[in-house]
Amino acid sequence: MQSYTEENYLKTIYHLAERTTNVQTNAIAEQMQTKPASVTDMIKKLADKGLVDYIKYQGVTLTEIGKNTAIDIVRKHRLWEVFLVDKLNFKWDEVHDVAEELEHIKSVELIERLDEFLGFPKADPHGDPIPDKNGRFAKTQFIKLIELKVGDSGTITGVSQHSSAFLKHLEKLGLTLGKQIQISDVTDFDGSVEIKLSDKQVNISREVAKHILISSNGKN
Amino acid sequence: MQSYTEENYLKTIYHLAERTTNVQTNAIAEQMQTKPASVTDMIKKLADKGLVDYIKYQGVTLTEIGKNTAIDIVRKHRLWEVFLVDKLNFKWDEVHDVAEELEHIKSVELIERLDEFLGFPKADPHGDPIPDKNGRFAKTQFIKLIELKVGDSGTITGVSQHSSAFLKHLEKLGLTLGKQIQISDVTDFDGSVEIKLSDKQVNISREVAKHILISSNGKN
DNA sequence: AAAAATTTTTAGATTTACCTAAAAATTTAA
DNA sequence: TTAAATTTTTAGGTAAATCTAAAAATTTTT
Ligand SMILES: [Mn+2]
Ligand SMILES: [Mn+2]
Ligand SMILES: [Mn+2]
Ligand SMILES: [Mn+2]
Repeated sequence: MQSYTEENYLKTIYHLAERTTNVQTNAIAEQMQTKPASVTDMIKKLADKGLVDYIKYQGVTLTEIGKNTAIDIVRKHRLWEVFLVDKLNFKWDEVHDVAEELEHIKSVELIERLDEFLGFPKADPHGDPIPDKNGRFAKTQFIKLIELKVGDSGTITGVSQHSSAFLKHLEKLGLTLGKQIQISDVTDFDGSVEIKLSDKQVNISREVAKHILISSNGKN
Repeated sequence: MQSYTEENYLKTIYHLAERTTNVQTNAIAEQMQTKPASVTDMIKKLADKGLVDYIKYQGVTLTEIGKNTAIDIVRKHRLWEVFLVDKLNFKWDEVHDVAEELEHIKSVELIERLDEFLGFPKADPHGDPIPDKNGRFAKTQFIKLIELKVGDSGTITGVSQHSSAFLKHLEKLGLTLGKQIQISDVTDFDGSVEIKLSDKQVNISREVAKHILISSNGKN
């Protein structure tokens, strides 16, 4: 059984490992809003418990058990987000913080029944995949909107930034999950992207375009 | 903002104060499964925070703020229990432990929306009243089944014991909330009570009869 | 291949919620 | 109204998760 804190470390390491092979102390500290010294302390503890492999100065990797534990927390986080949006009518930019708390409730039965109640959803309100009870989920193949060329089209299926500010901005522009889009222009001056939606045309900055994930319909 | 532990102390003090005027250190310790010395430590802390009034050796009482905080936790506990039973199909004997965790999730918005989602229930699965968002609830006037006389009738509206063993036992006997009952006999030998239900007759021990709460239809 | 910069670890404290053992206060019984 | 029993508090410590400051290792630059 892991503490609330240990669970958060495991989850953070898991997410960082999705981007970099070897997860560094400083990166964990930044993500956890704590100090590198504290991270070193915790890493040692997790290593003692067999949840991470650790060699001094070499960063950490999750063990099989550590990884499964992390995936289970991610599963809970995302299922609760679906609950909040689908059943309690929260907006997609309002759910993350509450889910951060709910993900630590320890009851296998609770999560299985919640999963069933929600109709075994495959993705959370941000398009992130929800692992099943065995920890399995399809590795989704997204393309960043910024990488599309003029004329390319596709469907918005995810976001790689979960801040409320960013999500509210997308909402206002009408760029929500499931929307069909086509790149109509890329501005030379600032790299901003002109996007054609079914009913209107919107312009987004490069920064925004980087964090919108598209499942492509292929090049035009 | 209170810690998880502080919240549990406040709730325990609140529940003990429902039965006794002045809440004693040892009683809190027993309820919290901890030691009296630890209770003294925590009481001092709660007193410093203005959540309890405390005079050495004289027991504790909740302040207005302390009481409101406690009631809010009770509200959350009971709403989550309703959710678990009504929406996730848990049995009434399976919900308490999970609710003990869920009651500490801190989000006013979450609880208001949950309350609405559940249809603003007035009582939890054990018949206990659910405070509204202002902390108000009707003080229910129950009679213990053991206090009824032969011929008296009424409706089962609560239980004063929440252990899984007890609740499962009632379930098996068909003595669930809302059931109409009438006392048909009280055995001289062991004080056990013979109860007439709409479709059958059951016998329960004095011990069981003590913990069933009846809203009486008046004497026969 | 040094020197400089960066990253990571160690050492030593702090805070929170506990604990045990012993002392002090209060309550109950003789 | 003493003595005995019970309750409560104090004193002194432990374990978990943090922190700051300083030392050590690694990486990057010259
Ligand atoms: Mn989230
Ligand atoms: Mn999400
Ligand atoms: Mn309960
Ligand atoms: Mn209940």
